[in-house]
Amino acid sequence: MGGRPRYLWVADLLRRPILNGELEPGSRLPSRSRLARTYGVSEQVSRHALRLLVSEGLVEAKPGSGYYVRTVPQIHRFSRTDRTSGSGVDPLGREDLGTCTETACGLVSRRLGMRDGVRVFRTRCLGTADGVPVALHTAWEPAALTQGTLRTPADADPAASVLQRLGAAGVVVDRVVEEVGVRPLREPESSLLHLAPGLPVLVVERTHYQGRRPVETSDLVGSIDHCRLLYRLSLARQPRQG
Amino acid sequence: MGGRPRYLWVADLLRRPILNGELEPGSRLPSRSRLARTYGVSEQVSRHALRLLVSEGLVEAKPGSGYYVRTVPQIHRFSRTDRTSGSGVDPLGREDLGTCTETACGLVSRRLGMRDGVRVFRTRCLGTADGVPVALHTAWEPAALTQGTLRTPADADPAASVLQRLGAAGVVVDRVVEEVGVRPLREPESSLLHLAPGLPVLVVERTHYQGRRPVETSDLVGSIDHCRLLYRLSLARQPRQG
DNA sequence: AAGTGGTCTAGACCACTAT
DNA sequence: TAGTGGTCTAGACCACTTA
Repeated sequence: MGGRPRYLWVADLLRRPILNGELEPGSRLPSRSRLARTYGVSEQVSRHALRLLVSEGLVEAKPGSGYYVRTVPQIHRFSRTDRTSGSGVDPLGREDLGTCTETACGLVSRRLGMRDGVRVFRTRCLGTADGVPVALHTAWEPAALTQGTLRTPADADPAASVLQRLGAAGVVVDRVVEEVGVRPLREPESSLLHLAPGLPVLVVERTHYQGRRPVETSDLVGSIDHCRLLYRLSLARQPRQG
Repeated sequence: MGGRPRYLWVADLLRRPILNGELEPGSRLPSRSRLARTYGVSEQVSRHALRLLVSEGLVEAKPGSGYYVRTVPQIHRFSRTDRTSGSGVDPLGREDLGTCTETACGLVSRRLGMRDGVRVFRTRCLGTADGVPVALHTAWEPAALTQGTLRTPADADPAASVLQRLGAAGVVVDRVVEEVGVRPLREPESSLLHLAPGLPVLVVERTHYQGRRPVETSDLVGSIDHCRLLYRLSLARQPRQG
């Protein structure tokens, strides 16, 4: 077995017609045992090949039923511009998960430029498409900013954007910094999103600033199959940097 | 075996000390057979658990040697602002892979707002960190824009930004649109990046505009372990949208 | 009732690493 | 040379879907 692993060979044979469109999305692939018979390999090999295609996002396993060519999911674009900053899960249906107060720890307090132990509001909401959760937005802001007003995340109109709400509280947000990356899904996110822990997810760490002062920060965790980020930027004239 | 799969149990037992930092990065985990003996499971179960940790990015397998707690990789932030637009692999070392001409097809011609068959320059370069490739940048622009001048991607100073080069050719870029997503790595990218095909990668589809006309478009494909995108946006006053 | 995917056992050989 | 990870075989049971 010094050559190319056989499970890769089987996977190739299946991948080609999928990518070429010869196998329609939704159609069923040969079963584990059928593949083993037709290609003269063990069931473990065909299983390995099918799992690989699943991990590549081309195939979906339905226990008790079979392996199916994956239906191309609806893709949702989260729009970002230099004029607006949305409420977190903008192009999707929203399911509010409520606001609580907690004491800022480690990363959150650092992102808010505060020391540990300061009280913050934590607001969570789920972005849904056809009732299925595809993104989770968790936002933190110092409680001191709006406490006692009707502009706290808990009191204000949940449909309003952060910018509107904070603006009404006298906090003018003029800068946004977003850091985009990918990491494995963790608990408790995985429970809320109904996705397997360990699955890679798109993460946007966003911080809103008033001048140099951070006033709100949030994490957007989104399924890589459903979520895209769309940044539309107007460039200042005479750019100098390379 | 109706309960929780055993390989998940074994994986949990290993994951905890890794995330807690009790197992230093670089330290070796018990081998497949050793795990099987100590936890009273078959070797396939311990193997499954270890593969899971590898897929989660926590553990690295060195064939013939063992499984090791992964060293936290150096993270590179690709800086994006509303004032500049970099040359593709900015914070990294660059290895130019040359420019060729081809006829625009399907997606590329659509992104450039042209019909199929138009001639374009395709320029590729590799972003490297410590000599290891971590990002691949592929850019397309209509050949007609700069052909015959010294401002083609092949002739101009490769260290210059797209904005500088096109600006010198009389094409003033004033807008950028970037779409960020994650997808499995494909050939020939996987060969160039020395990463396994199927591995999820961060993808930025960037298009530069002069007014409404697209003048250059590119794909940045980056390892999710090494690459982050950093968007710093100044907000216009009086935002209206939610 | 038959078929399916998920999981599991108990073996095995190869190429490679460490000693 | 012993140990290791990658791959492979030939079985097996369970919960589930399909018919």
